[in-house]
Amino acid sequence: MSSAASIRGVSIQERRERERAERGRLIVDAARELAEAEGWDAVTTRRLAERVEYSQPVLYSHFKGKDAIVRAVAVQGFADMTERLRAARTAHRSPARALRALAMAYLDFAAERPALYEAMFVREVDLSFGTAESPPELRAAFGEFVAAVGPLAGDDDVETRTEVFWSALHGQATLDHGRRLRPGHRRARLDLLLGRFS
Amino acid sequence: MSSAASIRGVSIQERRERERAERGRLIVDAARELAEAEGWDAVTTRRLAERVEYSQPVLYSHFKGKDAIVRAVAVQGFADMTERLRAARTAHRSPARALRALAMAYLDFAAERPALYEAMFVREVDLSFGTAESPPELRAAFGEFVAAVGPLAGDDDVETRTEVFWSALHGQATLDHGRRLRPGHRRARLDLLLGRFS
DNA sequence: CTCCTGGTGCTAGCAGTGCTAGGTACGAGA
DNA sequence: TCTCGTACCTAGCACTGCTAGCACCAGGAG
Repeated sequence: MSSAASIRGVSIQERRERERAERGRLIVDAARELAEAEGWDAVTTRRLAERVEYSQPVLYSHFKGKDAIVRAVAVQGFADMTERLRAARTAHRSPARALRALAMAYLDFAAERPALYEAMFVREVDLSFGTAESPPELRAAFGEFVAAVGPLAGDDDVETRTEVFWSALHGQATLDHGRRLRPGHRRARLDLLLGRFS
Repeated sequence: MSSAASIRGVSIQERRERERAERGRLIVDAARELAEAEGWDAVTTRRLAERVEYSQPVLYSHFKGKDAIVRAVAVQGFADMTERLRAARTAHRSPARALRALAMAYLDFAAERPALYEAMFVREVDLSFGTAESPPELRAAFGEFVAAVGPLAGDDDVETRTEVFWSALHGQATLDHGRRLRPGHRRARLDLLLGRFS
């Protein structure tokens, strides 16, 4: 193999790699958009393939299966959510206000993007959390919670308190979305919870 | 139609009605047992039919579709859970102890029967809650929560406080089951929550 | 006792699901 | 220009929830 050919070969390889990665992102984006538009039931491999303008089996050269695609959407969602949580939290100096802002951002995220939230927290994707091998996106999101809860933890163990606070928000988000709570009282519920944790 | 024939006709009708109802219960029980043994993914109409020893279309003469079966399982679960909550709550005179007992019973129920809990609270069954036309089983379960939270509500609106407390427990139950929380800290989380709501 | 009839439950099938095997056709390298 | 590897598509499998249409048998009429 000549040097020039070798170089060109590598660059071609790289270009292909780039295009592949690009197509992978396209698939994940299409899955997320389809889920947000019509719910996860509408996300079938066939519709997904049609959307990215490739045949169905191409999906399986990028992801091991449909679950892996949902998982990728979820991880992307964590990165997205972490940004919003951080922005909300760091916009206030008072710990109580910061906590409130973070909580509101969290509930808003869940309410505005229910399908994404479902992929992240409700669906049975094996994204274990507490362990060390959790994807960094998950730990970063949890870190935002720790940073907001910590300053107000008092004598409580910070991590436990964070888990409890986060669980309380998660419960409100999911039960509200499932119409299990009285509509129109979201603000009151959040206020009451913050009153107990500030 | 002679009087005797009429009477016998009615009784035959009644016997058939009884047998039908019995078979309906059999289907719901089979669905619940199968889900608890192998998860809801394993509950297919074919396996269900095989289990009750009838052909598949028979299910559709009892329930409008698979969702209706899951819904029936959920309603049965609410009745079951309500009993356990009531037993736990009424076993203690002190409001704080009663609330603790109810909360523990709730979390235990969710942990011991995750499939049933999933049908009741996680799956997208359109069992609206807050409205008037909610099945009485749902309102009874919520009533147990109100009865336990009420005496400790202080200045808070009882219903709002109940929703917040229940949501917090629900969040812990689901996130714990989904491995999103550190294992082995269930008791600590419950204690911390109760400390904030007693 | 015999015939008819209505309803119950069956077999077979449809459209759609996730996923895979096989072949084709095109572009890179000699 | 020819060959070869690989990237992709068509076709198909086993399964899902659900439905149409037929067979059979219990119950009532004569």
